[in-house]
Amino acid sequence: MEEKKELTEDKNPRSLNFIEEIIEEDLRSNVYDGRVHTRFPPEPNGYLHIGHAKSICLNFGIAKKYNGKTNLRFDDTNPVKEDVEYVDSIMEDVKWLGFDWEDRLFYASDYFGKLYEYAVILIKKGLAYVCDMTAEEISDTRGTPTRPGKESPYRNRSVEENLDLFTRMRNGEFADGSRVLRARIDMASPNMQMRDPVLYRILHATHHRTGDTWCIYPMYDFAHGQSDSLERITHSICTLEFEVHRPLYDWLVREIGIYAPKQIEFARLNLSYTVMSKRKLLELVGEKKVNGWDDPRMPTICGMRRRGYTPDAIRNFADTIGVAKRDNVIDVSLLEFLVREDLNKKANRVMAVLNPVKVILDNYPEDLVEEMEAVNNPEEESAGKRKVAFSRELYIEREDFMEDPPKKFFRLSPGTEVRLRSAYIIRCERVVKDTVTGEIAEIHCTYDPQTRSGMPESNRKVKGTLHWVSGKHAVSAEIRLYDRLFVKENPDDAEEGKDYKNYLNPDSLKVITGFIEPAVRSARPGDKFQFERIGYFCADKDSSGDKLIFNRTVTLKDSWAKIEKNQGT
RNA sequence: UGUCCGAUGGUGUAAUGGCAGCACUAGAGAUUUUGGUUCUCUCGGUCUAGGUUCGAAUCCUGGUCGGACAACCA
Repeated sequence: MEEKKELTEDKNPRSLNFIEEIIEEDLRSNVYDGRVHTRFPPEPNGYLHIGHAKSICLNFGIAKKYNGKTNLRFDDTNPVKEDVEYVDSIMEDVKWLGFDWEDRLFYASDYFGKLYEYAVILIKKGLAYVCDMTAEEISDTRGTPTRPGKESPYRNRSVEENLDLFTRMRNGEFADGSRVLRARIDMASPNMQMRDPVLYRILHATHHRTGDTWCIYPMYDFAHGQSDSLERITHSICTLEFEVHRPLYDWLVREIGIYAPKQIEFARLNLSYTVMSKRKLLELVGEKKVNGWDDPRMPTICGMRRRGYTPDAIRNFADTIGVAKRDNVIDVSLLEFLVREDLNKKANRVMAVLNPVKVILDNYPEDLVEEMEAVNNPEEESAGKRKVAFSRELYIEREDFMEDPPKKFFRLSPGTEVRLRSAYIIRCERVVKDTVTGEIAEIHCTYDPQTRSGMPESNRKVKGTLHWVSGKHAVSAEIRLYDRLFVKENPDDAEEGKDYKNYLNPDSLKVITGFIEPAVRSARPGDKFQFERIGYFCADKDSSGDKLIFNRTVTLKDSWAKIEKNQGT
């Protein structure tokens, strides 16, 4: 057995993903002097989401693995969409995930001067020209994927005229949209990206960093590769939709005559039961389907942070899903599994009753209060122990009592015994119902004084263990029960006449008031707990000593729920 | 009627011409003062048709299916 296991491990010590394979090959052939230098290049026009987290982990992870470096670069070439608000949130999120760009923070806008010079080089080589057509005319003459485009009537302007026009574009002599600089490549190329792509457009807009210095701005294609080049990036890792841009990327650095990084594309992340496109997330926020970008139901990094997901869990997630080129939809239960796995080791246990019903111990002295000793985390001895007050009147979960229980119900019912966690074994003697509603108002029980936790008699076998809080000691708190935002596994593939918003989960948030043991009174925003037998919870950013607020991060696995469902109750 | 990319259990990902493995999910059991955790087991896969080869998930050819590309967005 043992030998066989070792054999398999030897055979496949650690398998590489396709990007690592490319890098190791480049390292062997020494193309980049043995360097590995990546970059994470977001446009500061929105908040980062879990898909960006995959890219961040990939870029920083690969650099770390091969002793390289990673730059953070803001791809800020479109002033009308971008803002410093996003710059700040992106830096916060990258740091929170646990990555450090050290002193390598860059902006594409830092290179506007250099990029302008590159454009001039291209013009002088006869490889770029100023085009006076309107956006519509350019679009009309581009052709289709199956039909070649038509050459612009301005395509054969002299170098001198192009130089003069481009200078005047820069000097602000022309109105927005009146002219562009285009590459002069091939209007009949089977690759649409090569049909004389626009390199510069006129935009009399104030840039969040360069102010009004420029009124022409480079397009993505003219900025990205050259920025990579200027930063001596070795491997420029991006998502699949840029695959068809690679010939242009390579053409530009080659014709300008500068250092050439290697672009590698991978499949972007899709997660089940959510949407990931910036446009849709923006819509959810704008139409108040959620309460902002950091709503705990959002797949944004700030949303997950507020929900109580940990950086470790998200990094493990990125490692576990791997990286490849085929389209994929990752099951969100994998993410939830990794969050539980991490929190199981880290979160202290606490007892909270979310749907209370009163239990009265008839044989327990009226004014007695005992301090029960409870383990903070059975998975982590160093987490220590705490005292929990116990008294005659308690609350337990309403779901933990049934008058007429089905088979396999191990909880409290008339005449049966259960253990109260870290306290006594109790027996249900009778119930008192509300005379009007018929709902159970009080469960009267007796406790067995010999079964206090730790005493020899406490080892007696009882089927169920319930969590509880002491009526006069518990603190109340607002509890926000979050669930999946969508009811459909892939909200993007909507039926005819519908869109993703038709599949919003109406029960994705329930707000209730719960009773929690007093230990949580000092909880600070972000503090994480396991509410025993219920789930993991995190103090919300708006939580305070005066008003405690807890967000449900994820439920515990619940095998009783499955049994119950199968019994058809 | 183009170019490029892709196709391995329900999901994701390995196997680099030599025993199709791992994780999640689902199911069964053991342990348990959380119906949690932990442990054990089970179900389940190479898109298709040919070819090369002693041997093909892997190489070749055809087909099928899916995705990207026609912003002065990134």
